Amino acid sequence: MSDITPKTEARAGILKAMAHPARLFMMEELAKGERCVCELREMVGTDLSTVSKHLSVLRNAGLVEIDKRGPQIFYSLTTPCILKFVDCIDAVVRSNAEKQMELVN
Amino acid sequence: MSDITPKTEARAGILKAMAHPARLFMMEELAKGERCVCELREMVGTDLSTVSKHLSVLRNAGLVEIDKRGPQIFYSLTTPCILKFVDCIDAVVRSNAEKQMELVN
DNA sequence: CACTTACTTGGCGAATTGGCCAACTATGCA
DNA sequence: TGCATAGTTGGCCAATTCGCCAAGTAAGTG
Repeated sequence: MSDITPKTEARAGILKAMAHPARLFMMEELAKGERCVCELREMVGTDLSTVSKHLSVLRNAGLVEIDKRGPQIFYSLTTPCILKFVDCIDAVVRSNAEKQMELVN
Repeated sequence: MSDITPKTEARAGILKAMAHPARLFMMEELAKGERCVCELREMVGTDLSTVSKHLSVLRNAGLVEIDKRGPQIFYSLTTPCILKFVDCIDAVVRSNAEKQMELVN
């Protein structure tokens, strides 16, 4: 017995897809414009196969889409507003950092 | 070598804390007002210890805070704006659902 | 004090995740 | 055709996550 709705589960699924440093970084980068996998690999610094798998997680979540052009595959955000809430997340991050400072002093 | 900043890692950490159906549900519920653990347990429907651990994940992320009153512990959101982006997440959820429909038809 | 209610913590097993390597597909070029 | 570049997929292993049960703490009540 649980009040958790399918809608909340779906939302959590989207969050889960974003909740990895490399994936969130790539989304932040894609917010600036489309990038091919090799560019992202360069910035993320892990194996190409790892980057590819992260991108397919984002794609399965419906957060990014692809455009094949020649030998390259360009990724872009489907829903750029998804990064708007970063401001509020940063408020939490800042507040956490301040609490840490208090502990130090 | 990686361009991923500590800031992005911190953001991803916050997202990770939210990225579980039970935890997101509890945050949505706390957005309506403070709740004690036993109320949340009732709604989530898992073991009390499981709920308690989920809440401590949210607390470690700085997303909720507690107020002990008598034998009960009331949880509330530290940063209610954190749920504002749900609108955009829902846009993704809706879009995904539409794609599913297309496949069915 | 004993006892109940409210909650947290430790520990354990099952399941998932994340990284790499190796192998594969696909496109473009000589 | 053969070869290089770009990317995906499968497999494996280490690490993490999630749920439950059991045991512990903390506050209120008789």
